[in-house]
Amino acid sequence: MGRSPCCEKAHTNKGAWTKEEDDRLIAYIRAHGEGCWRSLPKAAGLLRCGKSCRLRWINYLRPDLKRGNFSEEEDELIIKLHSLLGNKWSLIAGRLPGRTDNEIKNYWNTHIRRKLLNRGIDPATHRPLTGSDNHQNNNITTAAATTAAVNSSPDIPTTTTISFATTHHLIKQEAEDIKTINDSLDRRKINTHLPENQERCPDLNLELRIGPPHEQDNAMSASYMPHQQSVEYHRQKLVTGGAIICFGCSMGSIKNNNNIKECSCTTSLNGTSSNSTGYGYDFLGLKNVGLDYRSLEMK
DNA sequence: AAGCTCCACAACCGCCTGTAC
DNA sequence: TGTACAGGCGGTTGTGGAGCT
Repeated sequence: MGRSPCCEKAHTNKGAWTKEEDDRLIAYIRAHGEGCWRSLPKAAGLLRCGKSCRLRWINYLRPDLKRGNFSEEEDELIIKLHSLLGNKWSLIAGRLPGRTDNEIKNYWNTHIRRKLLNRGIDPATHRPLTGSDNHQNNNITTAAATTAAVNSSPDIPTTTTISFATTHHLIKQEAEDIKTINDSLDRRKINTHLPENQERCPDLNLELRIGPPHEQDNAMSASYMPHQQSVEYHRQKLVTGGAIICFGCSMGSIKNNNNIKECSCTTSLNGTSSNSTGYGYDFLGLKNVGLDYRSLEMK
């Protein structure tokens, strides 16, 4: 038994919205606010799918939308954010007030992709297109390569090399690792991806430790983990150029847990750090090298 | 002027996730 | 614990307009 459709397709309009439909949708949302998209079309007298209404409102009718061309600053910001986040258009849009994920996605595919290609940069990896030779590094973008490529462009001012490019892949790796944990029946087998990451990204010394919930820690660590490692168990240190970032703390999930030992990492949630020498500091206001996901969830 | 191609972007589709029951 | 649902996301498609021949 499949899922029921989100709407009665037989009785819904499709395609471009008319002025009357727009007016109805705007009037309804002004009166009742957003939400409950499934029931909205009927309540508003629209022969549209709820999803369609939501898309129309978010991408086109919302009053706080910034219409018009993207500025050069927005271009560069999108490029940098894309190098960080990949195709996470909603997260990127969260950093560009008045822009929607759909708008940015379209703009990327039509303009920025070409712009990067003209610069000799692969828009997918943010690596220079020249030299498909370096196979070992194909999966991980090096910060130096990316920024050097960007900086080499005549229309881009020279800036200090920062490490945002690596973080993108780091985040992906983290996500994959977390998924791996969730999927794994035997979580004890999860420990580190260090050798692999070192190989894939020689300028990044990545150390990941991911483990089971702490309650299982005592019993399990005695059997298979050295004590020191169990103390560190609740966090993953991402070591980038000497700066130690606690992934757990950056996710805001562990500091207040009484069951675990106080985290001693050098990164704190308020964006300050005792170690200000790490790469990537103050990029886009993300003081932590470790990306605080919550700060990006602005929508 | 007509036909064709390319481009930009609005809109759709299918899948995923979180939540309520 | 499983199921259904609503909302959200990213990829893809459809379409109208601009430019070219």
